[in-house]
Amino acid sequence: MDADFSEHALLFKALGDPHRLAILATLARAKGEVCVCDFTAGLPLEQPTVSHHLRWLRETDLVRSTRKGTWVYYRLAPGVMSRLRRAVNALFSQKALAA
Amino acid sequence: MDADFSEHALLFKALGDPHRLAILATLARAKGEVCVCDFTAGLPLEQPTVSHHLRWLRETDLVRSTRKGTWVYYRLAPGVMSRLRRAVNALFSQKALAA
DNA sequence: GCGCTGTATTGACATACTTCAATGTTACCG
DNA sequence: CGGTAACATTGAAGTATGTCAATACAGCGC
Repeated sequence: MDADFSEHALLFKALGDPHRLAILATLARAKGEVCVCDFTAGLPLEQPTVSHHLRWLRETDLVRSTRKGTWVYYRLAPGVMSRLRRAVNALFSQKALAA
Repeated sequence: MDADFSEHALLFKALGDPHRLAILATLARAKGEVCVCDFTAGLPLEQPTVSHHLRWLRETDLVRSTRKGTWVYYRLAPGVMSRLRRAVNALFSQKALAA
C-alpha cells in the first residue's frame, strides 16, 4: 500500500485553501486571462497574500502567468481539468499496495 | 469571486496527505472492509498516527468504520467518488464571483 | 475480575501554512 | 532620470498539521 501518492497529495494540497479555489474558479469562469489586480480586488486578502497563493498555484503548474507591461495576467494551465480528474481516478482505480 | 469554497477546500485538504491517499486507495482497491491493523502494518507510521489520519477521513466523511469485537474495520463512505468528481466539477463549471 | 490485544485519545514537539507589513523589482510616463 | 503603479519577495507572528510516546479505552478469553 506504499504506492507513492506524494505527487497527488501535493496537487490536492494546492486545492486545500478556499482562496486558491476561488482563484481557480474565477480563472475557469473567465475563460481567459485575469489580472492580478482583479484577484486583490475580489478577495479579502492583502496583495502580498494573493501573490503568495498565486505562487502556490504556479509552482503546482495549475496556472500560468504572462506579463503585459505593468500588469500580470493569469490563466489556467492547459489540461488542468483532466489532470485533476486523473488524480481522482488514480485514487479509486489503481493498485494501492506496495511494489 | 467570493463564492464560498470552504467546504470544498476541507475536502481537498483531507486528500492533501500521501498517507491518507494511500489509505483511501487501499480501501477502494479492497472493495470492502479493511482492518486498522492492515493500515498500521502497511504504512511507515506508528499506530497513533494512523489512527489520527483515519479520524481525519472519518470527520470528512470519506470513510466509515465498524467495530467487530476487538477489531475496527474501515470502508469508503458511500458516494465518495462522485462527491470528489462533483467537487472538481464545481471548480470549473460554476460561478466564481461574489453574490 | 484480570490480563491481553487492538484502537483511540492526549500531550508534546517540529515543521508547514496563512497572513500581513515592509521592502524590492519591473515597467510605464513625464 | 525621477516618480508612480503593479506585483513579487522577505520577515515575522499566529495557527494548523504530522508525528510519536505515553496513556486510556473496549472487548475478548481465562
